[in-house]
Amino acid sequence: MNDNPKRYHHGDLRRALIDTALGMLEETDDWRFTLRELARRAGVSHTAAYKHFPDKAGLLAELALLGFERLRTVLLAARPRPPVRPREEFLAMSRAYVRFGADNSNLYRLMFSADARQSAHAQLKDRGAAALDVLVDLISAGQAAGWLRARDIRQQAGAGWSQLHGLTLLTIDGLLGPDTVGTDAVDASLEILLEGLQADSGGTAGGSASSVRERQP
Amino acid sequence: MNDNPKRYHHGDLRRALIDTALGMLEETDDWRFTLRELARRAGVSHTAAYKHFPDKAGLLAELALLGFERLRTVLLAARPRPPVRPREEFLAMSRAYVRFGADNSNLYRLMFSADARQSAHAQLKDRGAAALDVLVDLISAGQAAGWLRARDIRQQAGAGWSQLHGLTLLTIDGLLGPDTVGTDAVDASLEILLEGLQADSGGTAGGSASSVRERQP
DNA sequence: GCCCACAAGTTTCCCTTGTCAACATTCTTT
DNA sequence: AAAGAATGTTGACAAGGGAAACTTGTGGGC
Repeated sequence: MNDNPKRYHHGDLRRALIDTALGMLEETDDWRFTLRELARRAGVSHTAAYKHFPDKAGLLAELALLGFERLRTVLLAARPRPPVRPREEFLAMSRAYVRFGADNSNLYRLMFSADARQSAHAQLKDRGAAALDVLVDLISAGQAAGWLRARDIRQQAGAGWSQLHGLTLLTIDGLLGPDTVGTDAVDASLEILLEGLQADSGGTAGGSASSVRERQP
Repeated sequence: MNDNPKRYHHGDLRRALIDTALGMLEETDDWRFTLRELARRAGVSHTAAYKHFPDKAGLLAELALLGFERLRTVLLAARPRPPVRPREEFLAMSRAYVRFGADNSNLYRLMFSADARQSAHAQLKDRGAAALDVLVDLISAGQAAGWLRARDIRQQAGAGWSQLHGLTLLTIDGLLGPDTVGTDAVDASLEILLEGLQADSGGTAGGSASSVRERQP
């Protein structure tokens, strides 16, 4: 259908633009790529994109939506298939979250940026909530199993999300280096988060044998 | 000295630019203000800023540095003067952190942005660490008093910082609405964080009488 | 089959912005 | 007081986002 290199109509420019943009996203800081360069790479004139998106913010919003979708997918995929211990599931999902952010740093930042929101606030909130639901479900199950403290689920989800969000962004920014914040800051933080969420937070220091990370200087 | 409205030399243009920029920062999404507009407001030609900053990123970096300084000041000021219970100090400081971010959202985001870092990476990291030190001190004291679990302080600080950072950004983005994440998401998250940090995390649900927030549907 | 409206691209044009270079005006220093 | 360094100003430029007007396929009704 589109094997012929020179056709007036591209065929599926919208998709092509989004794909190309996703590719360019990680090449430059902060989605600073230009619409013109994008068009250049897609092999179309620099205003062609306007037939598919109202403006640059519109394109960015589209990417952001896609980002939330992917995040949700990644989180769902991170749950071990034969359900194991909830603790492991929680950790697996959390690590997947942070890794997603680290691997798609600009996309992740874009997802929460004003630029994207400007053009699709409501939808972004919805998709964000959809991604968050994966976490909520996990917490919900954890509570039902008596593993997590019986507290308002949304509050626990909020705390978890905040922790993951912060962890992800600090990781992206390279601010969680061993000098600043100790080794394995991510796992350590997750451990601390868990201890705040769990029902049976054991005695004093470094209780459970299955601690994510046990390191005392 | 600068009462005369029309002087060739401004007197302290550098300061004036920074002040004006700080003012403009919150007027528009994501430090999108323009150098030219800034110059305009400062009553100066559109290239005058280049005598004081290498480029726009340089100016932004300066603002970011200032932001970290202010954050540190705010955090220090938030500690109750006659030291009260460490728990209260911790909460006071945390709330001050989030409030700082919410009240200076664009500045806060700028502080962690690639645009700012581009021009002063090392310094930014240092000032960030300086601000973080306030938190570290508090944790350190809390540990010494046996109030906090004896764990690697940097790890605890990392967890705390991540939580605060995430909380702040989600708050800024308006994603912590009651519908998504329950009421008083900030306080609830802080409570959960504390329970993860504390040494004596009481039995099951909602133990301590001094709980920040006790709400079960 | 023919025609026309519409969708999808293209060319041109305009305005704003960041930044550079050359020139002007003060301030400082000796 | 005169040189020289600061600090400002004017003018020019390229690049980017976006609007308008024009062109070329496409697809449905007759």
